[in-house]
Amino acid sequence: MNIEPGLWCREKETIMAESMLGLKRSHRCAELSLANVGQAVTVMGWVQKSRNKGGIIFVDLRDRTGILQIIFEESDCGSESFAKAEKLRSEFVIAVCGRVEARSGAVNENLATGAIEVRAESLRILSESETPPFHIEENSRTKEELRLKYRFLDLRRPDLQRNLMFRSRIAILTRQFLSEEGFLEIETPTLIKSTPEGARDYLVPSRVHPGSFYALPQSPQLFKQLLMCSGYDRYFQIARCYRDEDLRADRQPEFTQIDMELSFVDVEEVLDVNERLLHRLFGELLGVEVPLPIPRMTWREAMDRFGSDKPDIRFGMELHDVSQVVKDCEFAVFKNALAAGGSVRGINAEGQAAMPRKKIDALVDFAKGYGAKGLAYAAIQEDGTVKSSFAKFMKEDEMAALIAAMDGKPGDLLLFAADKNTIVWNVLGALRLELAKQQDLLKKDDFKFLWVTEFPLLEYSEEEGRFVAMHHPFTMPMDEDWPLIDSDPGAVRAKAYDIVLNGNEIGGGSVRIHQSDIQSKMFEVLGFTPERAQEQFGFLLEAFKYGVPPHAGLAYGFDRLAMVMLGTDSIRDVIAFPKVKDASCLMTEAPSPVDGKQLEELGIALVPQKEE
RNA sequence: GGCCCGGUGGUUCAGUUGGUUAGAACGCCGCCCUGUCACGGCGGAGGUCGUGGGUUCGAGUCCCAUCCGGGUCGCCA
Repeated sequence: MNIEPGLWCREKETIMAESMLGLKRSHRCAELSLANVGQAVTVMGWVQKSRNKGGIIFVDLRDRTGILQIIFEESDCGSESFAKAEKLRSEFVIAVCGRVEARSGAVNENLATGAIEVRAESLRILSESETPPFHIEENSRTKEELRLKYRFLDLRRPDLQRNLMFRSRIAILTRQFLSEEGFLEIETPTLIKSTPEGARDYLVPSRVHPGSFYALPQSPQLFKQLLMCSGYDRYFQIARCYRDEDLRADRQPEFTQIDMELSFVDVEEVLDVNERLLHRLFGELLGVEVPLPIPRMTWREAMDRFGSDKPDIRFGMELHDVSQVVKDCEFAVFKNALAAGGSVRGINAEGQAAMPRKKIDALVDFAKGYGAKGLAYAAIQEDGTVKSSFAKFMKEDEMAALIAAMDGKPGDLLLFAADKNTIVWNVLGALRLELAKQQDLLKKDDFKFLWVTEFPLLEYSEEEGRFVAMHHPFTMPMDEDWPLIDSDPGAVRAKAYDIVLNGNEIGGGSVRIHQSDIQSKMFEVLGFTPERAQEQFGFLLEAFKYGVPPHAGLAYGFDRLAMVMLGTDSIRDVIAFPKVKDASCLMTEAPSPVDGKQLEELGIALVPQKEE
């Protein structure tokens, strides 16, 4: 065998990992300060960096608390330890016994422990390390692909460690608060019955029942309602949930909910306890005082004013419905939209009249991505003249009225969408956010909460040609709207609410139906035959026969909450082992094909994938 | 499923209208250095440009396909 001389030497000198027998860590790195000067300590961690000056070696030792400088001099630690110290490389795991001292050299202002150091008296190398594929450092610029493949190394980085430590504090404080409020923490199954309503389920084959499958829960919904039936009148769980849908920057196939349910309550009690929970979390963990009560807005108002059911209210740029103002004009786009029962709405991008044509065209393309056929605009120049894509179709007084309706001033850019309401909202809601981003109006440390209430109970699905539940089939309709369920189902509002923070839906919930007649009617409206309702939800309907308390609940997207609190751009930054866009794990390479024998045992045969 | 962006030593990037031997910084390896902390000095190794095909005298660069990653629309009761 041909061994390069250099390799051979290195190999020979390799130090076997030493035992930590007889040693006990006394402190974490950054737990030491000037108050510990003079103390004998034992610290353990990873070598961040070694600076060998010849007769003196400085080692930056890292653990999850931070970095501590160790100083090695042969006169203190002896020749054996000094020789070992000379061999230290990045990411070696070491144990150092020594004494804390105030630095005799310059203090390092950039380091929390910059005023002290530990003078090593002995060193053990607990584990060596190969050179890592990327540098373990804060604000890594390394491609995420590589970092995810080596997630165990990525997780050593201080920013991720801070995120996960913060996440842990949210969980612990939530448990503490809810416990104080009389909630019980109860686990529910994760091998459950599949219910094809809503998101796609992840399926788990049953070996004992070939051809039958469990589903992984999209939420503990039905079980927490059963717990209410069973008398555990306040329940919570930090629950893992699964949805087999495409990923996003704020969406993972497997995610965590802070899930709760309460008996003998209506909307007010749920909102109250959650406002106090949020107040506590943001106060204790971020030092942010959440003003209570959190403002509320109905779904309809949110759509009309912000074009979104999760409006970001950190900035204005609200939508204006100008349908009435333009109803007589000759601009075909407006006219046709109104004739088809739609609306014309606009937003005022104040001070943006000078936006170059190219940028406006980009906004038009942006709008088309959200279903708009186009975007009409009018730029009010400083001299009061109007540059507009549709002025030639408008009389002068019509344009003046339109500008007045938009509160347009010289220097403003007015943007209009005309279509079905759902499209107009969608387009302008997205456009409003895009403009805010471009103008840097979104401050991450500005936290604006909002309850969005009175969601529609049902929404019409073009794809299925019927009404589907907007929230889920167990959501209580608003009492005053219930009589409309046959004549105008789309107009019935629900006792459903979302908690929105800076344009993120961080949680949502509802009062649940607890009367069997209303529940039966709901199933009927949703197109369930009584048989199918019985087949899928029989256990719940059965339970409801035996005395069910009125109940309501709410669930937070825990990951999303952590993400917004920490100000990160991706949900992956607050999840230890996240999956990538196609729902696979780059580190473990899950999912993966399985042995034919495993499939056979499950009674599963694979169908060859269709060719193009 | 659609659209957009990216892939060049270990890492992050540069690479001109297609033109000799593909550069830099950091990292890595060796030697030296007793107050460094973005340590310093000297020397060195390391890439065939995601993959496949095509155009061309000549491709990192142009074209096609494909893989991987990111964003987004659809989807997510």
